[in-house]
Amino acid sequence: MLSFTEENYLKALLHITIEVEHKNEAGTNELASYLGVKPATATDMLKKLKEKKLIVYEKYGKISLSGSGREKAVEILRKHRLWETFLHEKLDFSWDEVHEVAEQLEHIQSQKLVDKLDKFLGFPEYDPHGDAIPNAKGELKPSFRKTLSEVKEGTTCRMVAVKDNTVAFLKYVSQLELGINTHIKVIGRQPYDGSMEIVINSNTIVVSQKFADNILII
Amino acid sequence: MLSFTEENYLKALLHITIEVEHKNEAGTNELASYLGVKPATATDMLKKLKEKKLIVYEKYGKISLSGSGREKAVEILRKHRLWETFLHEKLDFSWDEVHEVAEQLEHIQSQKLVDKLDKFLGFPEYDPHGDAIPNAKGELKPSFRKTLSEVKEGTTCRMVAVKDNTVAFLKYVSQLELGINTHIKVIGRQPYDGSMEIVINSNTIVVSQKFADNILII
DNA sequence: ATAAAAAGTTAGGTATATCTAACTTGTAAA
DNA sequence: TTTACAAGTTAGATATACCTAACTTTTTAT
Repeated sequence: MLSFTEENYLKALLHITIEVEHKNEAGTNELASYLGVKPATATDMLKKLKEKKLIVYEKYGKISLSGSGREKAVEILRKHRLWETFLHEKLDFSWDEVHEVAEQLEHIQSQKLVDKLDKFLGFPEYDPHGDAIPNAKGELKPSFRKTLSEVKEGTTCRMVAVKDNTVAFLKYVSQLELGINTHIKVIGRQPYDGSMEIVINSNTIVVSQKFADNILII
Repeated sequence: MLSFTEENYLKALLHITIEVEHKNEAGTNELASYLGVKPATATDMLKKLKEKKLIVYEKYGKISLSGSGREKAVEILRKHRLWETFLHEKLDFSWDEVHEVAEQLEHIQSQKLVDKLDKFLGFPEYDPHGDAIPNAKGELKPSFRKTLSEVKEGTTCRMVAVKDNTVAFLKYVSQLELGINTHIKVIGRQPYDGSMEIVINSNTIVVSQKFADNILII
């Protein structure tokens, strides 16, 4: 049985090594800063996770998840996304509120609970952020997605997910009345800083490149 | 913010001092044995809870909840019973399975979650064990209930709750196909050991006094 | 009334997860 | 290619929650 904290380290490693970029390895400082702890703290935990064969790691080297470590991490991701779906669809939580509660719920230990929750929700494939939910076998649909930044001028696309889960970002998105399946038309792009003029719900607005980088579309 | 463990101590105190018997105080050994820890461990925690003004307690004396301690404990009890109701009614958990998962879920910190869950369940007044659920104001319906042991011979009553939440007891209850609202007719009582002959679903069976003491009826 | 038993506390130790400060290793730039 | 900085580790400390063993206080029974 993994502790709450061990689970968070595995989830962070999955996020850094696979979700963010497909580089498949992470550094100690990078991991520590992602989790909001000091590098010394992360080093201690890395020794423990290596001992339990959940990660592949040598002193002063890069970190990657082992087979079993990845399995555990995917299971936690599955629980996180199922709970987010529950909170949004059944309890009417808004899009930007689900994340922090799901951070707690994902650590509840009960295989039966996960399976029954999945069934109750109708075996959803995507969570309220549009991210794929790993199925009971731990299979995670690779989502070959483009960001809003990559869309050609004059084209209309449809938002399917966000890459950033910070409260600040999600609030901004809500404020713009932007949600899953919202249609976005790209009017123009400023070559100087990559900012974009777009149309959402008949309103023309300008967003920064940083913002557009975090909106996933189809 | 209270820790997981502090919450469990408060909940245990509420259970011992109010739920089990209305004696309103508990001893260190009694509390420790209820929680499955050593008395020395309980003493440490009692000092901490006293420091936080959650309990009324003097060295070598009896323990009781303070006003704010009781409030916190009732809030945890409310969460526990709402989650049990959710697990039983929405996820089809059987009666004897809900308790241990609810033990984990009751510690999730989110006022919004509790309120929305309550609403989603239709503001239930009783949990799957028939125990009253405290409302949002922390009001707990006093349930003036009798146990099966107190029922006169020849009388038919209706089961509304159980007093014992152990897995062994709940499994036995399930096995007998006894549930909330099951009608029970008392045929006879053995003066020697208090064992009772009863009729459930047209089957005549004999149960011990210990068993009958833990079946609450109306 | 006192001695034995029960109840409760203290002291000192362990494991987890965190920190700071000092040290070591790796890498990139002059 | 050497040196300086970034990255990473170690050592020692703290807080929580638990333990055992020894001690103290309270209660009970003779």
